[in-house]
Amino acid sequence: MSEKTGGPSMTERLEAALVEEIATGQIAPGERLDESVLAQRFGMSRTPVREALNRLVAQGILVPGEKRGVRVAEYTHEELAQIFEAMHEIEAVCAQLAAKRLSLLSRARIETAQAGCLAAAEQGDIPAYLRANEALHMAIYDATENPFIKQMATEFRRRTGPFRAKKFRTKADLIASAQSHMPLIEKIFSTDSHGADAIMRSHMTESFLQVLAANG
Amino acid sequence: MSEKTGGPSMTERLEAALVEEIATGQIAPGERLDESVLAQRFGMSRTPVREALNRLVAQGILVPGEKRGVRVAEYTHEELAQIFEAMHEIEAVCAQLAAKRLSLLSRARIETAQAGCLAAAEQGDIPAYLRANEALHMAIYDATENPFIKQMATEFRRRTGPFRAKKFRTKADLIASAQSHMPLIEKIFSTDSHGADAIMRSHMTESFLQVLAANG
DNA sequence: AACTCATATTTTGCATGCAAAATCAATAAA
DNA sequence: TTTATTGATTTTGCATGCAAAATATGAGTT
Repeated sequence: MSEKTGGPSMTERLEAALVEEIATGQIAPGERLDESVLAQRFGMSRTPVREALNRLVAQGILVPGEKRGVRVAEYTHEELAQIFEAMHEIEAVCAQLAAKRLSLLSRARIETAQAGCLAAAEQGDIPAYLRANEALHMAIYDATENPFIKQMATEFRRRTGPFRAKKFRTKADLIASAQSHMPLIEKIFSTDSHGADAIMRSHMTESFLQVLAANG
Repeated sequence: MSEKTGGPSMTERLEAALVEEIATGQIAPGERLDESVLAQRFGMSRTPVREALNRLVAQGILVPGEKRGVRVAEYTHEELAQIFEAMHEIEAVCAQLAAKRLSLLSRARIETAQAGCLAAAEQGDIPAYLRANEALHMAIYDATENPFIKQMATEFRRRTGPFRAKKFRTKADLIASAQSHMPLIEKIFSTDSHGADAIMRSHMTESFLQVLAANG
C-alpha cells in the first residue's frame, strides 16, 4: 500500500550525476555548464536540465556565470578562506552538540566510521578513505540529533568537496588525517563539549592551509 | 558600461513575491501551492512558476507535499525546536565573529539599526519594528565579514520568519525585544567575543519558548 | 456501511518551438 | 592599433501541448 511513489525523475538523475561529477573533480571549478550540451549528453530536453541546474545553483554548488550560463563555483583565496571558516564553525557546533548529546548508537556509529578511516588509511586506498571520512563526518553530524544542523553542515561539505579532495595524495596524508580525528573523537566520547569545540577550532587554520596548498 | 544586465525575470519576481507572502504569513505554513493557480494569478505560464517553486524547495521554505504539489514548510514542535536551535547556534557564531572583527562601519550600521528598533518599538509600529529588527540582524551578520556565514544565517532567518513574526503582538513586546538587544550589542562593541557568544546562547531558550507560545 | 474495481479528472514531468536578449565576429572609422 | 558599429549567432526565458502518473469519483458487490 505505501510504496514510496515515483522513481527518480530525469531532473533528479541529472542532479545526482552532476553532484557526483563535481565532487570528484571530473567537472572542475570554474567550468561552464551548457544547457543544450547537457541535454544532449543525458538524452533529455532542456527543461529538466534547467530544473537540475536551478537546484544546484540554489545549493551554491553552481553559480550564475558572469556572462551567461552557470558554472561550477570557484573561489578566490579569500572566499575559500571564508567558506572553510564557515564550515569549520559549523563543525565546531556539531562537535559540541555531539559531545553534549552522545547516545550509544551515535557512539557506535562514530567508532565504526573511524575504524573504517583507519583501515582505509592503512591500505592507502584514497577513494575508500574519502568515503570513510565522509561517513565519519556524517556520524558526527547525526550525533547532534538535529537534522537541520546536519543538513547545513552537509551542504558546506558538498561545497568544499572539490577542494578538500585534493588534500589527499599519499598514504601518509591519509594516516595523518585519520590520526588527527582521534583527539576530537575522544573529547566527544568523554562528553566534553567545550573540549570538542576547542579541538575543532584548533584544527581550522591547519586544515585550511593544507587545502590552500593543494589548490594553488 | 557595467550596468547590471537584465531586469528581474518572471521567475525571480514570483520567487520574491512568494518569499514575501510566506514571511508575512499571508500564505500559512502547511498551505499547498498549485502551479496552475499561481501561473494564472501572476499572469505567467507554468514553466517559470515551476522554476521558482524549485528554488524555494531548495531553500527549505517549501517542501514537497506528501501526495502532490508543494506546500509551505510546516514543523512539529520538535522540528521547530531543532530549527531554532540551529538558527541560534549560527547566530551565536555570528555574534562571536562580529565581536572579534568589529569595524567602524559595522559598528555604525549596528548602531543605526538598533536606533531604528528602539524608535519603532517606542511607536508601537509592528511592521516597522520587524523591518528594523531584520536590519539589525543583517548588520550583525555583515559584521562577521563572512558572506557565507551571513547567507547561512539569512536562510535560517527566512525559514523561521513565519514563526517569529507571531511573537510580536503588543508595544510591550517590541520594547522588550529591543531592550534585549542591548547587552548583546554592548558585548559586540566591547569586542568581547566570548561574552557575545554567551549572551546569544542565554537568549536561546527564552526566545524559543516565546515562539512556541505564539505558535500553539 | 465498507470494500473493490473501473473510469474520469487533475496534476505532473517533459519536449518542443519561438522571440527577445546577450554575445560574438567582422567591418569600418578614428 | 584601438574603438565603434553593425549584423550574425548563440543562449536564454518563457509558452504551449501532451502523455503518463497520481488522485479523486462513483457504481457495483458483499
